Amino acid sequence: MARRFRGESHHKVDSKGRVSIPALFRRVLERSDPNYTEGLNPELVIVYGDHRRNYLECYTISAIEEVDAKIDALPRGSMERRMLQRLFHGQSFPTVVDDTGRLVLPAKLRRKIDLDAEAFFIAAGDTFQIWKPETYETEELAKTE
Amino acid sequence: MARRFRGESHHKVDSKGRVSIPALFRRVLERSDPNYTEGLNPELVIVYGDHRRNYLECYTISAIEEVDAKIDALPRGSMERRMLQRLFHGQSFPTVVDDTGRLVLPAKLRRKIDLDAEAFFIAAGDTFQIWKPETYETEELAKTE
DNA sequence: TTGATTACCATGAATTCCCATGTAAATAAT
DNA sequence: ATTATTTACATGGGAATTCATGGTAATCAA
Repeated sequence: MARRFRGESHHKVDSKGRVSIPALFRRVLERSDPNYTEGLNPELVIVYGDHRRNYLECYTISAIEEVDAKIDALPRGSMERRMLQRLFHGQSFPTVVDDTGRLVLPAKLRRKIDLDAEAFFIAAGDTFQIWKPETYETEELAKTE
Repeated sequence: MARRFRGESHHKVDSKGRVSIPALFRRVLERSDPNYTEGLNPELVIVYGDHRRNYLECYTISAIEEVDAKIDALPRGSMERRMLQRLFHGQSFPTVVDDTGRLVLPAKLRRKIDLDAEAFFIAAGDTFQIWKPETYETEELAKTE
């Protein structure tokens, strides 16, 4: 069934950086983690990118494996490969969903997108994004007008 | 979170050349060292290369064994084999992670990449690199932006 | 013996683990 | 249908553990 995220919602971020992942997104993360089985917690990779990106992009295991495969296919030492490696291998953070369905965003990642008490989750095909609500409103809505 | 490094971070280098290895990298080193068991410290190989290379490239045991196997497959006496042997066998330094999760970089290696108080670690597929922060910024970021 | 390398111990901050609670959603019972 | 009962979700708190980092004593090599 669906390996595709759908929907959007807001969630509290506590002082430790814990945020609930939308329940429907959790189902997709589970289905798209080849190592997942009932009772276990799915893994995922958060790509945060360089200073120009102001949101976090979350990849399922199978989605990130596709990306890795593409990178591996590029010639060693090519500029394209280096750039993709830096983004997907360097500027990313592998993690797992916790027992209560939350994600723990380290201070570094929160600071990067200036996240404080609340986070906005929005589906984007086979990944989903985490935004500071205010940023999303100004940046994205302005863009679509 | 298999045998692939992911992430980047800065760490202090003290007067003895000790640097903490990012905790997540340590997990990968452990999983990729066939001799590793709970309580032991994983081994790794640092390839520093010739004067043109200004960063250190760190290989897990299984990664370096793959490289060795490829070298062994090349015809004895071929130029390619000689060059790879010089790089991977000659210009490299085998070591182990210490009890507190640190690496000790000998003065020679620190001097080679002009490392002083701080080191920048970045994942690059099945290896990770150690840079002097300033070098990385000028050399890498300028290039790809 | 002297400078360097290695082994051991120490500590604050960050992170993980485990348990708790209110509320909404789903299912069962009358 | 209406109420009672269970289950899933979102969120919070404190204890226990891991990390990053620093210092000192013991060991080594020249």
